[in-house]
Amino acid sequence: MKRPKSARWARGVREVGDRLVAWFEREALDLPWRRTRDPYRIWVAEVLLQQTRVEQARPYYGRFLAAFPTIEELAQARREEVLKVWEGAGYYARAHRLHEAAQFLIHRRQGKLPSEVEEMEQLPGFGPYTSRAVAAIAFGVPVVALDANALRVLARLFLIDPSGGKTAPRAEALGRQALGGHPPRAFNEALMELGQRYCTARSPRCGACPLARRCAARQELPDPGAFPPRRPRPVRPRVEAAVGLLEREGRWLVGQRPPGGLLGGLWEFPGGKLKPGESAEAAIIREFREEAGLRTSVVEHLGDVEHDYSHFHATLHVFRLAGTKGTGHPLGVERTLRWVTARELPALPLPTATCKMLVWVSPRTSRGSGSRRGRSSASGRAAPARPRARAHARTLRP
DNA sequence: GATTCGTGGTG
DNA sequence: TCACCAAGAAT
Repeated sequence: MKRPKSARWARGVREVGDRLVAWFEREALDLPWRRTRDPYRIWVAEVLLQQTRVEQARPYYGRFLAAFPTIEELAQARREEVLKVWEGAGYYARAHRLHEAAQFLIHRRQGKLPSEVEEMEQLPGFGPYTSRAVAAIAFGVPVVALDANALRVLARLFLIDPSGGKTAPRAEALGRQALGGHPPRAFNEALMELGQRYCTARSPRCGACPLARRCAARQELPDPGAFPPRRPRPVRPRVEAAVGLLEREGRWLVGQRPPGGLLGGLWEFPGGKLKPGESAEAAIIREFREEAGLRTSVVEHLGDVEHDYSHFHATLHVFRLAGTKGTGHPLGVERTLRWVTARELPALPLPTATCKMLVWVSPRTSRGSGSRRGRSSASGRAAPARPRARAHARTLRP
């Protein structure tokens, strides 16, 4: 049972929009994707920024557009080239979909993005947020793009009742009222930037917020930062896996991960998860037999790499292997395997965890290799032949 | 609605 | 230190 809001309430909503846009016009950050009106560039920025902080996305933006300045050049690129530029950014399905959508637009839409939300939502990688963000920012369509920031800011400003799961539609309706006749680009970017800089998830800086006096949560709640209530996140399970580095005639065996899943399309050293009760050594011998049809033996335990993925934490036990027989082709497994030189390796798109292992594959130099073969003790007292990976070791990303 | 998709910064 | 979280989408 809801009664019509009063005219006074509606005026308050519009004033929030006025103050928000006024603040943004005074203090907006100078971000690279705000220096263009090219829909393609705005699209690329929005995809890069999905679940990604501004400072992490920033270098990729320039790099990506230098490599693929237009939709057509992106569409004509090979998928692996796109993934290589995306390397390290995470959520690699974004790169696949960006590339796929570019090819669709070239072939079916004369290389032009549609300006309507409903049409954009049909494109790969365009969800509710990205479609509205590109529509508003690139085409001036008066819609509200609800990312996590905008949703949180609107929920707090208007103290939207979190029960019943109607927060998003209510936030969108209120946002649309607050938008009024303001430029959709400024309004939407303002909403997100306020959430990024002041109305943060955990400890909002209400004391410095330009909308504090208009904020219902600030006025009525003892702890606005606790609103809206957050769902507890599932705990990340711990996974143990073994990885094998096998060199033959100056080339290393690498496999390409299937598209669509974790790290889709990226290349890595073969390996796999330990089975219950299985040792890492046994696991890596088994994996090479199953995945590559190779009989191998462990030469050396090079070290362990700790790495966090989106929804689990992994310990990767890395071994140098020696191969005896076999050509290294998969046994019925649809898994692309290749032998590549150490020089070719950095040209492939590699996961961050694999980059951490490149210290063990550095090209042979006359002074470096082969001098020491002693086991490196766990205590680290005996100098290891090569650097041991440690948690948070510097990643070599060429 | 709940899961699966990376990575790096931070309080 | 370490759990939390960031300009979400797809299934």
